[in-house]
Amino acid sequence: MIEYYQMEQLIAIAQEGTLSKAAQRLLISQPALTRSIQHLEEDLGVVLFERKKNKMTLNETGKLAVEIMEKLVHDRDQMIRTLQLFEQSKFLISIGSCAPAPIWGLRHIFQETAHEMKIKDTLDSNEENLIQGLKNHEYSLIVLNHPLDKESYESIPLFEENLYLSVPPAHPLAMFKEISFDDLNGQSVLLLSRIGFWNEICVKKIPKSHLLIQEDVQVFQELTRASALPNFKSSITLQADPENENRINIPLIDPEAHAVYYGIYHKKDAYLFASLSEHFRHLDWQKVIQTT
Amino acid sequence: MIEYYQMEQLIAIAQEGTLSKAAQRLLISQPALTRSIQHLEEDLGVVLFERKKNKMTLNETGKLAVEIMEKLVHDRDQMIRTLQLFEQSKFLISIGSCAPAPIWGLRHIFQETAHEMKIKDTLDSNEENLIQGLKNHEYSLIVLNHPLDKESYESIPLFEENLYLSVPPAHPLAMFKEISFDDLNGQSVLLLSRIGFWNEICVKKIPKSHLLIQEDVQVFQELTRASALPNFKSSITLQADPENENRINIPLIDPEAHAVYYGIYHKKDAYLFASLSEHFRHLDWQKVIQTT
DNA sequence: GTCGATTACGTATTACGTAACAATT
DNA sequence: AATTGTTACGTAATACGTAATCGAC
Repeated sequence: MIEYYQMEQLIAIAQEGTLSKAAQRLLISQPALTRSIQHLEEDLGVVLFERKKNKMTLNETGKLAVEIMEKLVHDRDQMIRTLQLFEQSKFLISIGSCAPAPIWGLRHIFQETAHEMKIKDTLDSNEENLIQGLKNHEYSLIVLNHPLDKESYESIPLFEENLYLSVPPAHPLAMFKEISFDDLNGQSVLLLSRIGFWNEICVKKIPKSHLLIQEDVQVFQELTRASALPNFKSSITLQADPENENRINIPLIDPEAHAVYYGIYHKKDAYLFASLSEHFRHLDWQKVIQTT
Repeated sequence: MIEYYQMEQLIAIAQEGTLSKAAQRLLISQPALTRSIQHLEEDLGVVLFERKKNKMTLNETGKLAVEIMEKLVHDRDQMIRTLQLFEQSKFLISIGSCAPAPIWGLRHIFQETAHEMKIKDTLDSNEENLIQGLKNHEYSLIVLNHPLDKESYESIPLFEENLYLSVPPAHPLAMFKEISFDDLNGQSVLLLSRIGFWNEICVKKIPKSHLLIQEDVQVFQELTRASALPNFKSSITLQADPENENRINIPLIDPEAHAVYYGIYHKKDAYLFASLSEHFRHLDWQKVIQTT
């Protein structure tokens, strides 16, 4: 029967162009490869090469075979990773999130309720990556800003986050009770990096603005005090801040400035995560953010 | 590295429940299986079983592994079939069609233009089957009643077919110039079997009618002459019939009674099929149907 | 006692290596 | 002369078989 090593050999030949070079890469001899491929053709019941005296080239069937086999080999490697990650998930809670706030909250909760588990987190604004990562057990839990309606997963709401614009009292927008992205489109805005999907919201909603992206939180906070530039805050980070007389926080009314986070996990992991919703209800964000 | 035979062994254990029974089925000894599975666990770097002194049971990782491996093994078998069918397609034109008329036409055309090729045809009203069959090269050409918009396939229109109701002159509906399915819903109608998707159209559009399905064409034709029952004809079959004074053919106006057939094939097979459109334009259906 | 699993050790299959050869560049 | 692929035959890795042991029902 056909085995993976034969497929890998065929793929190597396709990539290297000749038997000899493929044999070198595979660390076997040319004659060994010759016979191995002959067996493969016998087992498949199909001719894969056009053989001239001194030259072998893949025929149409061979090209198709290589194409399919590359996928099969990839699938096997994917399986191995998946199984290893799945076993890891017994000791490690791996969180993938579209935004930073859920990570802060989840770390805080797990450190209290599952302190025997290690915790790892990844911020990724690409939703497809997160979903794929959940599927192959790279993540045991992902957080998106919407539920995921799939048979094998469960989605539970965690908490919500609303965006505010923070400006000095003298700023022209400071008099408004609420504003929209349009009102500040074009103005320079201070922005923290590593804020997940919020970044893409900003790029999309205030495309004319110059986003002064800051890597360092300390620098960012310094700049918000020292400059008259507007910056974004959220309902979460506001809870941690002491009342700041020098800044006025104005809620953004656009629906994009409002996020409800959902924890999404494999149904069989419900015993680990189903109570998260409840935990978030009693969460003291000030305490959470002080420890980040 | 992990090979298919190891996966097949694990799957056998999962199905049989014990090592011993699995070993019997695999025609190897228990000790051989024991070590093989141990190697598999080593290679994967993962524990698949919970081992009690006298009992082995799959743990969660093991169950997941079996699930994935079943798919991988299936994919390999699928590949083998696909390659064999692909090689066959060099000698055999395999047609899958949603209706019989395109098969008649295609056979006729290929017998003239590609008489060195064998021809095989399958009537299947399940569109997904046809598309799947095209994908895995079970069919070199499929015929649907709509084009298929996919990157790797090409769709070309072949011809159209319209449905008529055939009734004796004394029939209450005989006076109409055109009718709709609704007009005859509830009446008994003679119907040939093996008419592909037309059958499903009838079931859907005249659900209250009693469909008197006939397997045999001779019997069907006899009944259309001997009885006063209405029956369906199509623009294609009408071209083959001699003028029949005893039946009046009324076109159906519903869009469902109108079909445009599309030939769909892998782009790389264009050299075989791209001229079909042109061939159908000059096709003498009377001749075609006489030879069926 | 039977059945299921593991370990130890010998056997056999088969993938691989070496050598020799033919053909193309 | 150098490179590519095939055939013939010997070698070695490894999957498998046999025998023996342990525990559970």
